[in-house]
Amino acid sequence: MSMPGDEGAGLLPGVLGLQGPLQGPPQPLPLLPPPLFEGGHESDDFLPRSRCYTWPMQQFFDSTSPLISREPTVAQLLTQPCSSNHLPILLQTPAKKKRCRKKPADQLAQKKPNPWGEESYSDLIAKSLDSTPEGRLKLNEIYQWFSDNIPYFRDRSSQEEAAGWKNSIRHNLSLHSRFMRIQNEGAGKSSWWVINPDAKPGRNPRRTRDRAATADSKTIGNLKETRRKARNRVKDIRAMMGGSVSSSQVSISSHEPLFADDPNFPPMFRDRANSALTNPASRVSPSMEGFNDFDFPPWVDASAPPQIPADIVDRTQEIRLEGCIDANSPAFRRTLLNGINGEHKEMKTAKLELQDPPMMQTAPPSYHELNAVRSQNQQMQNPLLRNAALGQLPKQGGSYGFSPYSTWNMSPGMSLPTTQSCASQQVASMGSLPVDLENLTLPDQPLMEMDMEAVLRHELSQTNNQLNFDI
Amino acid sequence: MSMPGDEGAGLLPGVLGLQGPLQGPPQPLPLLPPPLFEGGHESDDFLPRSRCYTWPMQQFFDSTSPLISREPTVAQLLTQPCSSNHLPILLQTPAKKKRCRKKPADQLAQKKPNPWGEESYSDLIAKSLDSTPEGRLKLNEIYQWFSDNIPYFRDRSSQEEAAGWKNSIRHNLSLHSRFMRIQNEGAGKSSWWVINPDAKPGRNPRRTRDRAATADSKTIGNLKETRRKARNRVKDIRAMMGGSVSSSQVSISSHEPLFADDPNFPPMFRDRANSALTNPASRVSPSMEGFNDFDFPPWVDASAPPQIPADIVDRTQEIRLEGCIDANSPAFRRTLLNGINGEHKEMKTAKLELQDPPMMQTAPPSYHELNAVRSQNQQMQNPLLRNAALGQLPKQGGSYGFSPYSTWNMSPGMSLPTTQSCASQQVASMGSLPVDLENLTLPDQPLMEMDMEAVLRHELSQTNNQLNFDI
DNA sequence: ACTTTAAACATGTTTATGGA
DNA sequence: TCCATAAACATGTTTAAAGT
Ligand SMILES: [Mg+2]
Ligand SMILES: [Mg+2]
Repeated sequence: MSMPGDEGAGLLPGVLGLQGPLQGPPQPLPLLPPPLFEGGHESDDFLPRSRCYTWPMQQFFDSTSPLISREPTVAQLLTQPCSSNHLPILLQTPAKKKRCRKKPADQLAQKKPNPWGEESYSDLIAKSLDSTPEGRLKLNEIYQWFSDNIPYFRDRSSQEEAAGWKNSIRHNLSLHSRFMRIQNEGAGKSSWWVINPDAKPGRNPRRTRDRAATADSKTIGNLKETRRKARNRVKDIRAMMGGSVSSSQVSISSHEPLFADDPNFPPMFRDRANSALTNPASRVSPSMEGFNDFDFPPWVDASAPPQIPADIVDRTQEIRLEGCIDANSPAFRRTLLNGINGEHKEMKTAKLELQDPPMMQTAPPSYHELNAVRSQNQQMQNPLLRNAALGQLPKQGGSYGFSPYSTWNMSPGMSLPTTQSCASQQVASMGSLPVDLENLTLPDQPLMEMDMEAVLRHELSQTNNQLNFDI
Repeated sequence: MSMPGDEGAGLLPGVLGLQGPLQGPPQPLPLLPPPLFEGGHESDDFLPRSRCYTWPMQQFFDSTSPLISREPTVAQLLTQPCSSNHLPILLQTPAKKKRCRKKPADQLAQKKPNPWGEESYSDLIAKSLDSTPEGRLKLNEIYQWFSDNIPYFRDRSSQEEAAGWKNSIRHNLSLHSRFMRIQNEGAGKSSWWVINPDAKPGRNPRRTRDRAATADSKTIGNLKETRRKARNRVKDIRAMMGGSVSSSQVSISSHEPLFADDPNFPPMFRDRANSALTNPASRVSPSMEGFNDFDFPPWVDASAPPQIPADIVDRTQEIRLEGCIDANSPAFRRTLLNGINGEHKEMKTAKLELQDPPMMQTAPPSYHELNAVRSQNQQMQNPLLRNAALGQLPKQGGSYGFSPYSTWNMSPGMSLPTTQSCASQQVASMGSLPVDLENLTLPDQPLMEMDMEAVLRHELSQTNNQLNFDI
């Protein structure tokens, strides 16, 4: 019988379909175990399987319970509630696994860096993704690929034994910009993992703590070359995706303000190490690594004003909005102070009476009101707006200028007829319609106020009343 | 000092920005605790905070360790590794909380259904979302709103005390179709939660286990009315989102094949209760509830052939592809048997030699090859294709017909000039470009093979060389 | 540097149970 | 039938320690 979460340990591949893991995160209990209420402990008719598929956790204990010195017995501990109204104290020391990790001599002798062979987790994951027609797998499918294809993991497929290498897989997926996550279309489905076509080919080193990944002009100059390579990978991915993914559609961006290491960043926020305030700028995320390889829009060059530090350009397409904030503006400082979780502090000015029907509430500030506050900053923060303001683009009828974005990801080396990224984005949406490919991601900031009809009308007028696509 | 994961318990709102929780999932350790290695247990200079923020878990114990009857002391237990190569045995009985949940007399006297007042979690979450200008919050921000606005939760903001109500919040978000999740744009950011404009207004009852939520023709006939209401909500959401979300863009769809309760579903898969095989069809997901309120495309009516059961139409836009499969086709059965996690069983025919460079691998079946297998089924499975095949649409140059989708979400009551959903989808993508709104979700099935350029060219030709948008 | 491994934690989905 | 609550679990992100 298949247990929930069972990864099909050691089963023949052909049989796996019948009892392999279910889709996505939820693994339902196939046969509901009898409730474990009355007797507690274990009963003969039901042997609960072991749980804790991720990692052991420490327990809460009521602080009124006997202290450690009393040496309570197991039975006493078992009757402890795991949670109570009292402040918990930590009784249990973390159970550290295998402190010594020296390699066995035989493995060293064979020159295998790992017990399963030459390849790193990262390589194997990439291999698993490449091995599929769509170039994408869900986490569980990656697990399965490991079990199916690599004897070392096949032999360690039990719940308990697999916890470690599954953890490593998740770790690698998250850590390396080489991989990126694409939300699956429906509720209850776990994400797709794909190769990030914009990541630097080869090893993507994890960010070293104090190295500022600043791109100098030479780095930017090198991009023409790296861009060519990346584009080939984009093409491959796109072919595997059936045209549904382009490098501009699935970009990883940082969740950082991206100023932490930048000299233009306000000093009061720059000193990460000494900042006890857990403001968003005081963190460094490894996930922003490996993004010096995407296509730069034409307005990016080494002589860009300090509002667009090359540092940011080097890392992420997040530059689109969040990366192009004037760090000296009050609005930016307010955002920083509020932090991500304080984004909506404004709403607190309209404190709610719980019994009020929703219509009676003080209306929250409208999008337009909020936007008005930000507008004059946005004008210069966003490169698109900034260029428009500088007169590099025709402005008409409230349009902020669209053309720069249509060439954002323009790829002369693409194999397909026309490759304007903006158009490709449309197509992805439209092509996806028949299969319910409709969820979009949203940025932290509200979308800019635009007369999109005018914008697109303008765009159409610039493109011979016809949009072209790089499908 | 702010602890990671600290939700800002009981702090004044104005101060919260400085020490509130950070964005998204990762709560970094602000000051790294000294390593807890050598001594084990607790040292005077470092009092580790309590963990286990979600729920207590059971522990692994080495089966070679002393049995329960020996009554090991705490010290003995603490030195047990949490995981080992041996099969674990369950030592600890699950710690059940509060088996008796009778309401206190005072609360009953006040007629308050909950200690905090009248409203359910669901209502409060909706209120929190409505209270923001964008109509969306991240999980952590919802937590914060509860702490900030409701005394009951403010008084229970400690890690330990908050675990329960935070769990309930997550539970409600996931369970009720009233809420839906939208992926945030960057790696490392948690999702946005928004009100689902397509959900039935008012209570969305959780699905009762054995009730088939079949929509009869009367239900479908009622849709004109409910649709009107939904549209107003869509408009509100859209305004709050700054035009970035429309009902067609953010739809929840089920992760089920959606045939489990349908009489047309093959019997061998329909008996959910008795099916010990954990195939995807043997599950029922509550997340598909509450979807009888979206806009039907014009080709949907009560006389639809059995390939499109009204049951499905009632529930989700997943009908787009996955819901319109011919359940009797071999392809569908194969899909079912493989399950979601067996989707790529084909790749196993090209078993990998670990040391082979990727180029040496047997090439996986191309998208086109895979698609060829599915194509003749897709023709009738997908309503779009089916209509095209039936001659209801002009076919030209490989186009499968696009117009049906442009009227899919057509909304005569919309306040803005033109409201073709397809166009709105485009605009959302294009409008999102300046703020890196680029990630798309992907369906389980590969996208259909289409000459999108021809399709859109056709579409443009049908719309006076101009696309209109409902921003 | 780079990887593996362990770990802590957040986020998200689902099931179970009991009270109203 | 609805809800609150507890729980188990999957998925995803990040930090840390140890080995190469
Ligand atoms: Mg990654
Ligand atoms: Mg939901």
